[in-house]
Amino acid sequence: MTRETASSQTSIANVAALANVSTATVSRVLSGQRSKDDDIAQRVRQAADQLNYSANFAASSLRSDVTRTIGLVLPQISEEETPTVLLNSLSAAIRAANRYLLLAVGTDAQEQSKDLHSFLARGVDGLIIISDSSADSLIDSLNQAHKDLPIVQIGGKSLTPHISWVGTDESEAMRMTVDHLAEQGAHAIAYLSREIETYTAADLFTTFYTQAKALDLTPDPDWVQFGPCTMERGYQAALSLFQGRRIVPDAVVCASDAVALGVLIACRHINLRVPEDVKIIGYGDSPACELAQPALTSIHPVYEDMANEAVRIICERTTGKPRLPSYRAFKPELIYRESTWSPRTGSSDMTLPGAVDY
Amino acid sequence: MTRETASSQTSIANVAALANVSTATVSRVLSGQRSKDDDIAQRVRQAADQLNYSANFAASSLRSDVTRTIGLVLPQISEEETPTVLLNSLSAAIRAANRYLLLAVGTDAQEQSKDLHSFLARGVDGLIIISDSSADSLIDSLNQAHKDLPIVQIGGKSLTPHISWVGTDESEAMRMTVDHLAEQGAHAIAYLSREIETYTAADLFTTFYTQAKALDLTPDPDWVQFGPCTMERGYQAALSLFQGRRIVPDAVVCASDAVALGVLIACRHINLRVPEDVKIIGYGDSPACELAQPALTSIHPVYEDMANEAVRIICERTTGKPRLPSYRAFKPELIYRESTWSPRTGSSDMTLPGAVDY
DNA sequence: CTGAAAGCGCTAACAT
DNA sequence: ATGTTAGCGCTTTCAG
Repeated sequence: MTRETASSQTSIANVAALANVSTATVSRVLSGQRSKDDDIAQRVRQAADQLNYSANFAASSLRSDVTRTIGLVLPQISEEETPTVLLNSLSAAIRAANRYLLLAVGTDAQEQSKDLHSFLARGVDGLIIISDSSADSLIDSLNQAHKDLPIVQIGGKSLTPHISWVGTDESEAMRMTVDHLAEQGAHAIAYLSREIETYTAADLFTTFYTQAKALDLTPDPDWVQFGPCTMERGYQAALSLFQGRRIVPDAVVCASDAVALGVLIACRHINLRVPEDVKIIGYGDSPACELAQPALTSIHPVYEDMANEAVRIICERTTGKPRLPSYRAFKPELIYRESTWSPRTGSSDMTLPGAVDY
Repeated sequence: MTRETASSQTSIANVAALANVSTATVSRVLSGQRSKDDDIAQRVRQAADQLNYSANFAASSLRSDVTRTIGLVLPQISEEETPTVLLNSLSAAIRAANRYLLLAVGTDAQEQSKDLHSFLARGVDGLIIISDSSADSLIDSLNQAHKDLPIVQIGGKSLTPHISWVGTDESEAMRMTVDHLAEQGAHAIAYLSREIETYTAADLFTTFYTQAKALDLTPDPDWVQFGPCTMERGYQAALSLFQGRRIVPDAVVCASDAVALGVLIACRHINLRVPEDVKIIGYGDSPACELAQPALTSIHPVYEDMANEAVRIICERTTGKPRLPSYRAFKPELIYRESTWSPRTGSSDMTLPGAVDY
């Protein structure tokens, strides 16, 4: 039963023969399980090189039950759902850790749950999930799977305490936001939150409220609104805040860049100057922030750090000991742009990065 | 040597025992290699269900030399390089084909070449590459690898005739663009091309020139410029086209949306109205097109079709016969927006479709 | 430290 | 059509 295998013509036996050692020795040398770098090791490496040998992946996984593969489950690839920076960073981190990245885009909880099982059956070494879906099917799957595998969730609301979580310190983000607006002279801040039931919207609101009061920034109850993170919603919310009102806010904190962009457009339509009349701040630091006119100040989650931490957790050696879930919230950065701060140079100068009107 | 394997507790032998058949039969039933759906098949499926069995992936691949895995090699995840729509579509197509997606983001030709080899060693069943790099290392790798595997390149300039190519019919795109501008009343069209050495810039220029002449649109030699696809370049090019000139174009065709956005900004700075004084058209239909003010008309490559075709080529059964590379250029769509066409409703009406996600 | 040999779980060949 | 059996190529015992 001799077949031409497409994947690897040359096997460990060939290398062993050429180096005049046993296959076991070749395996040990090439996988670094051998102390000395003596004559034998040299011969083996040279033979492997000469034959252009690389180990058959399936055989190796079958035997050792290690795939050096990390599964990534996402709801969708888009700036709002999964910032491309995060994806690039994850890919880089996984490459640096000498692993492979298996990607599945599952648009709903059911698909994601299926992806997860399919990854388990395939034998990934770890799982990264980015999702806000709190469907039972998904959470059950996670609670089941975490026993076999390290699983890390990135961002969003922690789906289950059994798996690790990496994300942004949102309360800190809110504090930075409010402080920044106060520094820029804002006195009356509105807050366009996410849906109350998603994420830690309640916690965030509390932080917002506390911080605003501490700074004497009188948050009017009507100025805090919960809703979806879309441009349309930002647009409508802005109209409701500013039109036909005697007292209006002079700053708007938005739960997402999309909402902030909607507010920005609304302001143009009703002839409010940004930042002079209204300051606007977004969340996520998406590429559109720099394209906006004026460029949009936004909270920049440290995606690179989050990606590295997620991969670190998964690759962590836990020989013997049970895995314990870890939780890590990174302090984000506030990216100052024109929407909260009038630069000395003329606005929309092309030497500034970006600057597209919309 | 009995170990607790993390991936799959239950093996095909368990299922065989429970169903009271041989392992071979179980394998055949579950992989659909068996004609009838008789009593035996029922028993096997039920047993598999009951034991929550799923085949060990490594063992299956090792034996059959099939991994149901497609490798995707990219330069970077960003709207310009690899539209997120394309990525989502690829993922969906691969899911529909019941395959896995292995992703590698290699920022330069050398990394991409390494990724490619690493995928080969891993035994992917096929390879999709998105790249414009014409580095020898990469092309050599492709020329070598295509003998073992189906490889499809998506977009960009065909790297080697040995691998399949799927992309956009750029000449058709150019024809549509010029025709559209003529219809909208443009008489003097400028063309900001890509670098002459990249892609089929020369072919495109020829199409542009021929089509413009056929429609009596006198393309001034100074109005055709080659350069990088950046906003900055679009901005500078626009200034050079419009400032201090007696005769200026009334339409600008851009090789990318980024260039078009740069032109848009320049026009605002020098007080040219879009589309009244100048019509602008981009390429790629990136999310920023809808955010721009005025919204940017752009060529929309049919990413979904391209993704499906790429996956189809890879999954194609070629029993016996050698694989022949296929080339397929899809006719794109022209998305009419305000930058070439004054709508009846007020500009940037929030009820316009798509003013939500970006 | 090295080599011999077992066997990971599955599928394909072969025999019935 | 089903069962029996031989490996796929590797890693890891186990013996020396």
